[in-house]
Amino acid sequence: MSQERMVGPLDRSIGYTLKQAATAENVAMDSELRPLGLTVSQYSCLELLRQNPGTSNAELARGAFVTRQSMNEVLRGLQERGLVARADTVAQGRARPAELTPAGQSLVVEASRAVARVEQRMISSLSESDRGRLLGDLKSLIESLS
Amino acid sequence: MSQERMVGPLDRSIGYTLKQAATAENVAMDSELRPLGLTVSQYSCLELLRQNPGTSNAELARGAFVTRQSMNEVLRGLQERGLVARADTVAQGRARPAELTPAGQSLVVEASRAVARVEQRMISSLSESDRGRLLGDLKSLIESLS
DNA sequence: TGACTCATGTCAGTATCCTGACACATAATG
DNA sequence: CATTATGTGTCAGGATACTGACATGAGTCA
Repeated sequence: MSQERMVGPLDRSIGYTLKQAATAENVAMDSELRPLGLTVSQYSCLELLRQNPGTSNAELARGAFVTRQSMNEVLRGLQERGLVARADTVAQGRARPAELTPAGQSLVVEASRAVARVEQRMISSLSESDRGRLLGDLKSLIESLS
Repeated sequence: MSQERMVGPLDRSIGYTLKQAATAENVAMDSELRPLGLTVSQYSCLELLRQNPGTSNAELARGAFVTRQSMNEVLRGLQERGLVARADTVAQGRARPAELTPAGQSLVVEASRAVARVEQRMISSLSESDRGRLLGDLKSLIESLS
């Protein structure tokens, strides 16, 4: 008779703790990126372009887990600052590939180092095998929700 | 000579995968809560009040990982909908304790069941020991960043 | 060919969350 | 007692991300 389970104590909940961890990561990244004049979203865009030059706006949006509209605005801001270049005409299709300018390239290197330090600090208390296992568990969560 | 490490491939990055998992969780929760007329933030507020009646706005904000200002707005919306009640005068101090109304109580029960189903689905592929270990690892990440 | 589907880019409007600022209440400290 | 520090509630403004909508280009299929 409607005896369905509800959410239990939050400090025992993986979902709640997952959100807490993601928030902590976001705060830590923000405090490192702010001095470089970048938001987390802007950095995400630049990092994706660093690792995969020529990515389109829609692909960047998926990679940063935001909508096309949001990424479009991010991309436009970076373009106005001369960090990213997009071809205004394209030979095939509708997607316009984006690339880093030299200025964007050197800035993302700085930012990427700062973020790498955050990640190293974040996982500093885990062993190498812990890290591999944790990565796999997180991917399991994602897979189960998809 | 500035040989500092940058962020590696994203599918090997715990930080990136953590964000991806948190986003997937948020999307799944949103799609379950939307039919009940609740946003994730509104649900978070109600769930915190369900598990800890009489919590103040500032405490709720910390528990939901948002600012006092944001939570204040959430709380006001819930109050206007008759789901939450706050004493307008208080005997001691400045904090005004909030509580669920009967309507809020029955709605949060529905919402909490829906969210519990999401969490069960999310962790369905992990064993009991996996879950305990994952929870500990996530807490380690948080602790290392604090 | 023409209709349909799908992915993309973009505009407009809205919702949500943030930072900055100020006032009030309490406790600690000189 | 006065001052300071800390925690709280709230107002104002701005930044960011979202939903909805529309047009464009490419592929599919009757």
